[in-house]
Amino acid sequence: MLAALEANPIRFRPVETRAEASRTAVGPLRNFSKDEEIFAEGDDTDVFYKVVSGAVRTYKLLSDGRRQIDAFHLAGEIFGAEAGAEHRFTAEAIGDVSLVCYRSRSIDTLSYDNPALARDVLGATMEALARAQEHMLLLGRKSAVEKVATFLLGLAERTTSGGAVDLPMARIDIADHLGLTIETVSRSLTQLERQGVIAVPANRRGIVLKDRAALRRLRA
Amino acid sequence: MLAALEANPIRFRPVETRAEASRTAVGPLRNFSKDEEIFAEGDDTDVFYKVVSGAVRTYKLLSDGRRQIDAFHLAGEIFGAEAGAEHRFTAEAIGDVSLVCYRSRSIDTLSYDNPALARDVLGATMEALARAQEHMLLLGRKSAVEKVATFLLGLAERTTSGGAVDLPMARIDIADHLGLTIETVSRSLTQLERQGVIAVPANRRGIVLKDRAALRRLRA
DNA sequence: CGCATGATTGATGAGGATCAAGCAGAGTGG
DNA sequence: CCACTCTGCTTGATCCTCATCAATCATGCG
Repeated sequence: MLAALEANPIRFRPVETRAEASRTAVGPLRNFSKDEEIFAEGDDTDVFYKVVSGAVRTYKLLSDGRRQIDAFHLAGEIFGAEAGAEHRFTAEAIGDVSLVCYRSRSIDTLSYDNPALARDVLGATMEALARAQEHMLLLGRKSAVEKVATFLLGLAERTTSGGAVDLPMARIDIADHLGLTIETVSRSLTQLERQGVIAVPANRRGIVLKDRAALRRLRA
Repeated sequence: MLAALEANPIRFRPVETRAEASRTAVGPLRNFSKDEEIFAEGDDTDVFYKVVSGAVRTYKLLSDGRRQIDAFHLAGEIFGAEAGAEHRFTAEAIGDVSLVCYRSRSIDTLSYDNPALARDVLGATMEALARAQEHMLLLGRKSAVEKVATFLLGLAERTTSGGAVDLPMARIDIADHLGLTIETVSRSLTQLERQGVIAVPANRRGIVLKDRAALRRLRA
């Protein structure tokens, strides 16, 4: 699906500004460290990205600081390709992250210039839209436990892991993704653990899915 | 933006089944009456649509009947163009509706076949994604009154009306779009009316925006 | 070890859901 | 033209889920 993107990363440019000093650019890769901003709402959409390793969050803010994380982007996933001239959300590294970046052309010319890339961007955009629609159902109509169960299963499917799912993001990120508070996320996890559906290791940074069938039932 | 679509409507096919008898197809147009299903979740994505007149709702259901309307589609807007082989949501006519339909090809071939159409579909998809992201912020993080204020302003902008905004959809549709109940939608409208920000005519099927600045402030 | 940070747990409260009437407009039929 | 009814909307009373406020606990780090 995304093969064409491999052929078109933008050329490496030397690091110049202080703000970029922490990024180690190797070839076309750019590295970001924990909580570093990749782009902000309002920035030019001159570049979009594919995650090589690590995880990225994209979010929007209300004026009073309320935050909605619309998606987490894991290895292999594209983000930042948008219709307008300005990004409509902010992207930050969740931990240390490596990205490939692509020069983003106007969609008016892209289709003629490079149909293979256009196809990949269209595919990625449609995939993102499908996820967004699924997530609206979650945000608008699911209970707290249903939200958390859905989130865990979705993450497990995307990382194709066995029983153990890595949680690269903090509770506050999960909360702001699911439209909850950290306390409610924590209580929901505790409840699932007490029901024997999951297990949470001591460092709290992962989840073991003990009973996927039960989780699927709880997902609604 | 959508000019290329005009060039590619699918050919008219005679109405055949009883289920389709109520539709009067004139040239490439298809007409649907109130609450009629246009396509269902799981149907083949062989055709997508543009609204000529009327309004369409697209939604998803949970197994127990909870519904989330992900979008309303008004005149001029495209819906039903998706990545997979099956529609991921259901589309219904809100009132009487006229649609143009387009044969939907695989996105793999679309980019090469017809770059202009590919560009339009990509543009429409990115636009839908941007709206979905904005809507996730609403669903996850806004209060009831903020949701209703945002909805009214958004509708007013899209229909480029003066003070009066037509509400083609019922309260239950608004509720299922905003992640609320009809009662809460009604109470929020009443509250806005008491504050002098809007007025609701006797037939309840429209809204007069009396004070847009106040609405914008309430939108958060 | 002591501190900082993030997670969990507990107590309380508020916003919105639910349950239950009541109301008004638009049709319908007499 | 006027009851009568149906449907959708509004309003009121109560309940419940989740937010908020407040400790407490655990982990990791200097």
